[in-house]
Amino acid sequence: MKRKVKEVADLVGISVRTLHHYDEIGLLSPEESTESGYRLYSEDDLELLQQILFFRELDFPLKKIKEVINSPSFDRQEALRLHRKMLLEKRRRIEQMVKTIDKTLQHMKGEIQMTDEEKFEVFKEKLINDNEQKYGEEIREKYGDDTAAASNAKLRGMSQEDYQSMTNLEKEILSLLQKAYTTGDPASDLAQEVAAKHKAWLMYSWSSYSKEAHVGLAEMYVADERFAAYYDKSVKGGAKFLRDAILIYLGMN
Amino acid sequence: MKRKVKEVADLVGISVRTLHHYDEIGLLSPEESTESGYRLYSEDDLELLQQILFFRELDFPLKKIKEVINSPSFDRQEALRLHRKMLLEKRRRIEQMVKTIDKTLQHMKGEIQMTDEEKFEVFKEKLINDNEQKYGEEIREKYGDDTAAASNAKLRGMSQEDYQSMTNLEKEILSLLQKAYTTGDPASDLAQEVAAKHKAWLMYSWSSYSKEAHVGLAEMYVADERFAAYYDKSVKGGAKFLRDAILIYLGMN
DNA sequence: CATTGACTCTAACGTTACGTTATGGTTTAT
DNA sequence: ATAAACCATAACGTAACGTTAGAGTCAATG
Repeated sequence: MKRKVKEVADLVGISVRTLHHYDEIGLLSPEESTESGYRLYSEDDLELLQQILFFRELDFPLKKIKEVINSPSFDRQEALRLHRKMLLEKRRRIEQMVKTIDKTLQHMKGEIQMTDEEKFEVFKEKLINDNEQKYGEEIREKYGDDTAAASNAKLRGMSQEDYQSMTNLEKEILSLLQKAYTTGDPASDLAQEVAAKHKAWLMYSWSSYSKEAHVGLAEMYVADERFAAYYDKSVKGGAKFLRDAILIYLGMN
Repeated sequence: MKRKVKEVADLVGISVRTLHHYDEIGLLSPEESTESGYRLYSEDDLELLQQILFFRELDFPLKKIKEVINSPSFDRQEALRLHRKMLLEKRRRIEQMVKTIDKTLQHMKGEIQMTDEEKFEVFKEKLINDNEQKYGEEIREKYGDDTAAASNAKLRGMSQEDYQSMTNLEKEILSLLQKAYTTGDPASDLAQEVAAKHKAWLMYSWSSYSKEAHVGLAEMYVADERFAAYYDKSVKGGAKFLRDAILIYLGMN
């Protein structure tokens, strides 16, 4: 019972073109053909095809398959073992690539965090300006003209170590804020600790400290969506909670 | 400090052709070139090349690299994650292939074992012949002319079930032989059990049984290296031990 | 019986990322 | 000035088919 290309192709799930190709390169040439040139595959041809497809499944190049198929003397076991080795090598390389990608992604996240921090730095600059705009007069009245400028300068001129301490403190505040928030009470010890540390954190960048400025900043945290987002990132509603805690801490509620 | 192709190629460890190729497909066209048409790569070109090679290391197709490189808006992270996924899929497929190869190798070993058994079948055939040659006259004297031929016929005509029982018994004998051998005594109960089962095993293929033939076979186990190898495979010295056990069992020592 | 739809054939270009000549001009050291 | 080293473009080769394209074949249907 001889079969034509399509039948064979459908039978084993490959394309007609593939059969043509195998014929072209002499890998599998059907024993017989009709007078009109149609390829006719015998059962034996099918068996051979199965063999071929088996090795193909294993990613053997057709040339190798041809060798393996054509000479039974060819050591199939050795060929398989060799191929296996090759595959393991490939796998190793892929794993290496995945590792590299993971590292890169980590790195990129890191850079994005850096970028976020840089953005926040910009916020802080802006904060100083805003601060000045809103409370500038007041500050100037109380502490003289240079204070506002000094604040700015202090932040810019901060040493690397101080900067480190400051950012660490910043992290601590965010983490504490989370815990404090679970108490639900801005007057709780934890919340008050956060407010205190927030003051300490401010001292790093502010040349002078005033309750009014602190409150103003706290209000800004809620009003300015960028700051709100920053604190809400840690806890939803964190900005408001922090403001309330600060208000209580400063006795201005 | 502009560099010419070879210099760049050597610098980053790729071929000149590769640089030509990247120029051809518009992946990396040096900013400048001499009036005589020599490509001149700037530092910026080198940086770009590094990027390209990074993605190439990860098996990104050049087309993708071009996309990633040319539009910074293109989400590198997403591209990497996607690629990572692809690599994992590749790895999965490779692992599947390795598994298949392992199974196949197992199978092939199995077939070789089968082949070994078939070989042993041939041995048995030969055994019958040998048996006849050595003890033929004797057997013929005692049991008539047809006995030898009948033995042969019986083996060949054995039912599938009988054959199964026989080979199972064969395995049991080999396993028992191991245990018995540890006693070191061919007269031990265990060794005698082996001898008894060996007799039973013989009955499967022999049309008639005689002590003499059994002894003759036992001697052949030691004398014929092929049989010796077969029994020694299970225990070193197994052939001799089995013979001694049989001799004792038959009371012919 | 002719038409139609389903198949079949050969031929040839396209794909990927360069390697490998081949042919000829340019630069540089001797 | 000449050779060695380097540069350029052009074009074929590789692996395993996919994809038209043009044309012939076969079986069933109107």
